[in-house]
Amino acid sequence: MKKDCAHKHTHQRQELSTLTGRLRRESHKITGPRAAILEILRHHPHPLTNKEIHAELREGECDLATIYRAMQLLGKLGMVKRFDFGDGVARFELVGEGDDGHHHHLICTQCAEVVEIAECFPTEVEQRIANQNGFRSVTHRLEFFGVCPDCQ
Amino acid sequence: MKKDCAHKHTHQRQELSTLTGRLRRESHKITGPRAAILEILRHHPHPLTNKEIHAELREGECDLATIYRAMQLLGKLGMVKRFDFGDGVARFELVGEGDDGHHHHLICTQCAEVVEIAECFPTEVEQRIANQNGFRSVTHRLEFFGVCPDCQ
DNA sequence: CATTAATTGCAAATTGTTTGCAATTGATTC
DNA sequence: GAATCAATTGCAAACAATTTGCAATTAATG
Repeated sequence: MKKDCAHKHTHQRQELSTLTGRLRRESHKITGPRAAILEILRHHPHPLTNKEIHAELREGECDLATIYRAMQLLGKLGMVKRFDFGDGVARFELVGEGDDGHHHHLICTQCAEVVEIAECFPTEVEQRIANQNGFRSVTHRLEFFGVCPDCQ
Repeated sequence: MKKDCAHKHTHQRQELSTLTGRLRRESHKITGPRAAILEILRHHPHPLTNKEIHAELREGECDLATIYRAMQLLGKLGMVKRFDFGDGVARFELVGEGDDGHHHHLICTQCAEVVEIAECFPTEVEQRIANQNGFRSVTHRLEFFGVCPDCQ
């Protein structure tokens, strides 16, 4: 069911050196596990779970706990963005330089295929919601769910 | 920080008998625990976690596992809707009769205050997203996050 | 009130994620 | 390149949310 690259990615793949450079700049070590993880993320434009990342790595190349720690670090540095498809598992996607990674997905409820979506919630409406309720710094989390062509 | 009833609820509180009736109609028993749970939900217009529901109940009135099972049943019957605030904990809200419970929230990232939001993602745009990708039965999950007046 | 299937409590199992700690390893300095 | 030191890792144990097996209990029904 699950197709391999129906995903249209808007941002181009970052160089590994760009990524490690950013880590190094923040006074973090470029270790084997980290390079391997970044390498996986670079080649997967979809959001990946920690377990999926772990499965992509060679046997014994990196402990699962290390992946959790790496994702936490990369998240803090704004290099990956965490997505939540409502199934209680965190997923991560690499964020382009200067980008904040804000975007949404359309997920097949049958086969879990993921399509990246360009559309976003209208800014004016979000602004109005914020104002009406006196909230500041309002953002949103938005994902679409449906049945993909192959699963209908 | 957390205010008690800033939440504006659109739907009016359902009678307990209405709720139990629905359960009975589906050939399920009206047990002490279930009545107690429905009673809690009836009086709380916000999404509640299983643990919160458990805390509201009197000591020993109902096991936590029973609440998990009840929410699963009520969910299947469409009597409660599950919400996901991205913190890995499921929250549930009673759904009005005939309603599908689809709506969104604005959540304070500091104190977790929850405001129910009337706005929704534009149907035309959602339709277009579905068509463009050949998906059917598309819905969405949408929540807003920001800092509430009290926490600024 | 007896019967029966649904439901419960309790404990144990699962799953995703975090953490303590001793051993290892980058980066830096000489 | 070797010494040094803090950052990082693997591994196991700890956690938290949720699920499940099973024997005991209970609501509905006649």
